[in-house]
Amino acid sequence: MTGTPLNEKQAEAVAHGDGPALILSGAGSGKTRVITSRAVRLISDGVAPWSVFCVTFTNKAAGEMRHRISSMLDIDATNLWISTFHSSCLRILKDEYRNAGYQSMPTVFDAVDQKSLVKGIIRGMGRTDAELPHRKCLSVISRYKNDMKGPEHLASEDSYPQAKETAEVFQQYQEALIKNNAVDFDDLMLVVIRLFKSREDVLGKYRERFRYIMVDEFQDTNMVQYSLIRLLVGEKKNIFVVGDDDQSIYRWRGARIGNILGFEKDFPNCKVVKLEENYRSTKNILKSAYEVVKNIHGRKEKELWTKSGDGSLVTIFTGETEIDEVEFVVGEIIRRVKDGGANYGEFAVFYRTNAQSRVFEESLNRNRVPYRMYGGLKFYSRKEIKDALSYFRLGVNEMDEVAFLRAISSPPRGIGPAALSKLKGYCVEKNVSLLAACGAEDNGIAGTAGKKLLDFFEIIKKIKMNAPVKPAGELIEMVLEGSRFIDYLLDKRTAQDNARVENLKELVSAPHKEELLTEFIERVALQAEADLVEDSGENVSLMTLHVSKGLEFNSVFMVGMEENLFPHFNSMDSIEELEEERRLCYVGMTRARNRLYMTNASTRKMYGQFSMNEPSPFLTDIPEEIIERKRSPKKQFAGSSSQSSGYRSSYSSGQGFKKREQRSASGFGASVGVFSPGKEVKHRIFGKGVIKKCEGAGDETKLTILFRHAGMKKLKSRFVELVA
DNA sequence: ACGCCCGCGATTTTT
DNA sequence: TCGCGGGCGT
Repeated sequence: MTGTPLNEKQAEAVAHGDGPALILSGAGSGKTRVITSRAVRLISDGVAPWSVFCVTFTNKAAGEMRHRISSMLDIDATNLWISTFHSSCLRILKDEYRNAGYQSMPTVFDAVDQKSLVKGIIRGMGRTDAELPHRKCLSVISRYKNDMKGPEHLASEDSYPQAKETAEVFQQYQEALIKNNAVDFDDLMLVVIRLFKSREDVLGKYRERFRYIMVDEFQDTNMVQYSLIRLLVGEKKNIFVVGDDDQSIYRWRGARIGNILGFEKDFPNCKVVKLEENYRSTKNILKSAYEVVKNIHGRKEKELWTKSGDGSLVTIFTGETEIDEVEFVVGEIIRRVKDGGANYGEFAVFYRTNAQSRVFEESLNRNRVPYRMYGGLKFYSRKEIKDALSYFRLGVNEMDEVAFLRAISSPPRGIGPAALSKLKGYCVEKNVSLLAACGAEDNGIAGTAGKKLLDFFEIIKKIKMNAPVKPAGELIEMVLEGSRFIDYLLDKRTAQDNARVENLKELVSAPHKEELLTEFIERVALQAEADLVEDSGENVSLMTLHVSKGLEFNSVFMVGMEENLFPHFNSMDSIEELEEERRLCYVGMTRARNRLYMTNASTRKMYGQFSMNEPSPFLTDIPEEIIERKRSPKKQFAGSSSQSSGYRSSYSSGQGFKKREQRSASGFGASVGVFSPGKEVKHRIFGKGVIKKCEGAGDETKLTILFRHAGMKKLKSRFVELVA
């Protein structure tokens, strides 16, 4: 594709000069090419390479862009500012931490570190995790940060019963971060924004530097990211954003689709270019995908077209159970490899939830089909890696108490709560770090424990001294060998521990040549991407729909196309969430080049219970004439309704199934009695079930009910009756 | 400090 | 159903 000339629209986008531009780029329309070509064009026209700033969301996207630009231009691409929002901010912070109020460069805390911090705070408040779940706290905190709100906003939120307490956690959490000389991912950007807002001179410097700003995947930006960009853009308004509102699937983690929908209002004279020519899929695939999203409220109208042919029909397979579904998918893959000369690497299976992957893994294993699952536990989140890294983190930032507590107890060295609380007391009294307390002779800890603390102190001191001179790889090797870290695992000799030793060996080789420890630690903090193994090679790819964004495969299977599963039952409360599910469906469909299969099962076991699910309403939107229907060979459909064949109905985008649910339940008045988890209820259609969760109050109480036959549903309480 | 057992809960994930 | 986390016992 690099060789072919740009199409007219692409060329128009690439040619855009100064001023704001909004490039609405549909799936597979060549947006990366547009961004990279424009960067190259600007630089060829005499713009200094370092004044072009390209922001992306993932390291992978940034790497790809850098690679393409450097191969098109004969310059050293390391000079270019092409990076993720987070690493750009980290880079700025490295230069400006003093101006931002830090005495030394802070450490970046990941989700695991955040968790330890918050758990400690909750414990310190005398609450248990059941009363004040740390997960909930962290998600609320992150949401508030993404909206640029602090604890004081949260405290006054009266619709949320635990607002006060959570605000207290939030407050203490921020204080703890400062005390640890750390920032979390959200802070990384907030700190830079705060700096820019408070120091006009600093902001001016960066505004002067970044004359042209390009933002990739603009539909995924949150409020913080958009604010940051707007600050940097300043009066020049040389902002070029590329995105597709139809592929906005991260609302739940703070992305504001309004940023792209309202862009033209924010930048009135903005140039708008729509890239609608698709280079990936067949006509039938594009047509069916379009039908799924075309009625979404407020979307920017665009319809992908292609010069390629109609291609195959979209296959919709209905199995009786999830076993039928798996057998169909795996059978079809094997058949096409055997008879059709296809390669396993051409196939991908997308599911809505990770739990669905298991049956596919099992079947692929049984059938000796090579596969690769994307999005597992990240390398740098593994316990042994976090443990080992905590030594080095401590060597680089001795205020990092989270790292200290980890390092001091792995391998176990007999330092228990008693010694720790003594140490803490000493720290408070003398106003020194925990690490320094370990090395102090008067810390009040005698005997073996005192000796162990001193040994530990020496290890970290060694790291600290060598960090500025010795390459990270050598240093890591030296420390791992010098400590009993690996021996400890080797002694245990379980398979898991052996795997851990292997992981640690991998850690030794992880740093780049000559990379220093601080650089390595920072890189790793922002490198959530578990394995950089790109090529699906000879493997069938398994992943969630979210992970599939940005990828493409010759043949795509979207499995579990059922009401309650996709759209997921947790997303059925609001039009916004439902529409996001719809876009997610669109994202999945548009990954396919030639063949698209969508499958569902009438019955499936979920959470150990059987549940019956209607086909996903998204399937209803696909025109019958481009569908090829298949079903499991055995008996006929055992569904409850007459919709088993030709279940197209008149409703299109939006909330059709919810209507059905409400319709079917009408006739029940408001139920009396108290709803609470564990109680048995009856529904006119779904039958008997047990309440799993209650949210809200009164008539509007939302109940999550596990029905004996119909599976998990979310309903308003007025539609069900308590069973005596 | 480790291991076992019980109870609960259960999308989606990058940085 | 199953996996995780917390609490408790050794």
